[in-house]
Amino acid sequence: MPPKKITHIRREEIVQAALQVIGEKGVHGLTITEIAGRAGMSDANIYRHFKGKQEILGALGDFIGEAVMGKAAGIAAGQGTAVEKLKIIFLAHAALIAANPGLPRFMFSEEIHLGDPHLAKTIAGKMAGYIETLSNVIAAGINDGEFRPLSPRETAITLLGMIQFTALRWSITRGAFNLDGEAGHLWDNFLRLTQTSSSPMPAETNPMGSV
Amino acid sequence: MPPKKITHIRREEIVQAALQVIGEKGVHGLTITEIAGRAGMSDANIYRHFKGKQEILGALGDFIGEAVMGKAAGIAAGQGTAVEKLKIIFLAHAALIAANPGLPRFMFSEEIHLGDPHLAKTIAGKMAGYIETLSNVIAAGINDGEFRPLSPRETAITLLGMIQFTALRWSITRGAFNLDGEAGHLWDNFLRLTQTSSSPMPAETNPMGSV
DNA sequence: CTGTAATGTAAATGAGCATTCACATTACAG
DNA sequence: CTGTAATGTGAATGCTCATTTACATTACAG
Repeated sequence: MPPKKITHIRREEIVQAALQVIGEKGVHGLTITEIAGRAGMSDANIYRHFKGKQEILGALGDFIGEAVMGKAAGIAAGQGTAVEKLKIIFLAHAALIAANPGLPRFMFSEEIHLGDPHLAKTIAGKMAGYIETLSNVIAAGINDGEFRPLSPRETAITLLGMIQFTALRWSITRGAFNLDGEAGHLWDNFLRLTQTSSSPMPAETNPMGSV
Repeated sequence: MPPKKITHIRREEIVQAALQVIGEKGVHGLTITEIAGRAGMSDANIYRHFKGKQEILGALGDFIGEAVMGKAAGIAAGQGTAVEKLKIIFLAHAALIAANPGLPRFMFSEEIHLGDPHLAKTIAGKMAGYIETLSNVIAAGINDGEFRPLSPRETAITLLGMIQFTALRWSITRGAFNLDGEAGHLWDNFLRLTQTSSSPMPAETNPMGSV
């Protein structure tokens, strides 16, 4: 009865539907029925385009990897100072999470890490690449005198930890605070931590009570 | 047939068994059968001591809250400089995670955050208290001139992010690196970031390839 | 001793979910 | 047009898992 679509299109629709479902109900709540409903098709039709749920998760991993890590790598390879690049990467990542809550839910999901070992390894590799990208930018910034002398790798991990922990609190509190704003405060403080010239401490920033 | 035990003992055994199961199989792999097997009893007997799985998760949340946040609060209230306290809290937290992989798995689990709203709120509250505790220590350190002028709250979040992200990478890679050692490197770098007097940069530290 | 409340178990029960099956319908090559 | 490969669907199928039920056994108060 319904019109047909070629599998290339259907795969994209399914992956995007899955990302949305994860954003709302978590990877735990990601069922074939949910995906199918969101994508506007029957459960069985999912299997015309994917071998199974695992393959959907794999495709989603690739998509997210490109959206987050790929984008960061592009920015890192482009023009600008190290501080500028890092800021763009950091804030863009936060904005991407704010627009797609399913993104951190997927990346940090137990089902992913403890499920299919191949997928877990792929994700771990992407994460390692991300750390590497940031480390290189930071190392360049240290060379140029933009940053104080730091360990690039540890500093990169610190930066990613800020994002992840904030995404987590945002997720737990079900969006009780403004993620972009919070990311801005964290970035300002990070700059004060890392930059060569010490600057005066601005007014206290706590726009969200607690948590 | 088997000897009996009073419910007070049984509840502890069940909670500890649950923590172990989560450490090995994640919250996703936490089934009543797994808990019962680990605790050496039948599935049905679990229900003599807990109303259901949710109540076990609640008890586990209380236990973990006491083990991590409670301990940190005790250290914060004790003797020593701000730097000393923070270091002890940070490294003790890492050591606790290394000994109990189920701990971060539980805290960061989707099932917890998206499951029972009451439990989610409890966990969020404990996390907010933890941030508050660290913020106060950092603020005191700033006052005493131990730390540069920073935003205490954002710095506390940065510190917790370091722990969480490291725990995550450790979890994904299934313990591929030494968690305590990694925590040590991160702490050293954090000190360099925050302390008043700038110190020389030690040799590069990357004991684990990548990820 | 004795009875009874607490503790323990094996075997249902019932719900949710991934996957498969048997059978349409569409679109397009020829 | 026509046949056929790709898409599409509702209805099984079979598995896992939380929870309940019906029936022992233990420990202890009296």
